[in-house]
Amino acid sequence: MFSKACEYGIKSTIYIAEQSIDGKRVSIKEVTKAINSPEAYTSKILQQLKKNEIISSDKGPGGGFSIDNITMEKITLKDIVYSFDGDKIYKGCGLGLNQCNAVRPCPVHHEFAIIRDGLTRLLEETTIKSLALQLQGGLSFLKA
Amino acid sequence: MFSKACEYGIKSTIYIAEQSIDGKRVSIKEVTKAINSPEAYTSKILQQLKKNEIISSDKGPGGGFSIDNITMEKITLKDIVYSFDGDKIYKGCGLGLNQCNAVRPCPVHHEFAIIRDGLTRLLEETTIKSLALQLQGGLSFLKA
DNA sequence: TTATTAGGGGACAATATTGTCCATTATTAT
DNA sequence: ATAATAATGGACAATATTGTCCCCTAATAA
Ligand code: FES
Ligand code: FES
Repeated sequence: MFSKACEYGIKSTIYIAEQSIDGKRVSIKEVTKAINSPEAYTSKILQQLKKNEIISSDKGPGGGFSIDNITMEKITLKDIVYSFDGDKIYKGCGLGLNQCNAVRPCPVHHEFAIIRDGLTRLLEETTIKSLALQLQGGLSFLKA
Repeated sequence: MFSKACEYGIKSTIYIAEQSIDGKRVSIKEVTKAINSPEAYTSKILQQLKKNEIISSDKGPGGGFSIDNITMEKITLKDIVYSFDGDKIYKGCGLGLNQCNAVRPCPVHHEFAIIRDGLTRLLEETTIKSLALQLQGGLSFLKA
């Protein structure tokens, strides 16, 4: 469904948001521990999230990654997925045709488009803050 | 969504079925022309489809690939997807946790599971024959 | 100013996926 | 039998993705 990079990106962002709600900045080590991911690779992921203005970072002692409250309310899963996997999941053809086109549909277009649009809505409507709050409430988990 | 191999597998199968309805066997070259795919690679795909008893093949002049009528009514998209991509799309966690588990859900589990189950139903219920007939009727297309 | 802390970035390595090449085998028709 | 046809199979190559290593830069505190 999503690339590994995107999965790490989503999980990292949710974790950072959860900690930011408590006013805590987190280091890369804390992130990788929380989401069970390779450290150096996750570091690249976080850099990309920063470039896309999804998270913030501060160097030096007391530094780390964070997300301000306004951003975590504004950013949705769609923004993160778009950063890593582009828009093929929203717009791409399920059978890999150059472009999805209702007037020249592939054999699965009609059925597939419904699923895909449902997924798009979900990703658009789910904010990072809502996911972070669920996590904080012990209603969801970031690793097995 | 699906691997390239799986996409080629689906398209090949639908095309072969369409031709089989007309009693025609098709060669690799015809398949790759119809679905616009690399020939040697598609050849591997067809071998795998054969191993999984989704299509039949016959060597020699007059030979080629085919699907008998009973099989094309029985085989669904799910069978093909399973052959190439396994069951992660049906059972896997959207955020890549080791296993999807409702009692220890990842942050997107509840929303994601609905989408995923819808996709599963779609793949289970769609037969190759139905897709082949649509294609034959000019209602869908295998390449741009 | 210096030691320490923590993110940034470049090069590289491992792995998986996608794709190619070429020789072989089986089948059919002549 | 022989030639032609068409799938089969193995080795290999290209590319994309995932992951690692190591040094650099910035910030803070002592
Ligand atoms: S054309 Fe394939 S999904 Fe729309
Ligand atoms: S636990 Fe992630 S989708 Fe079910």
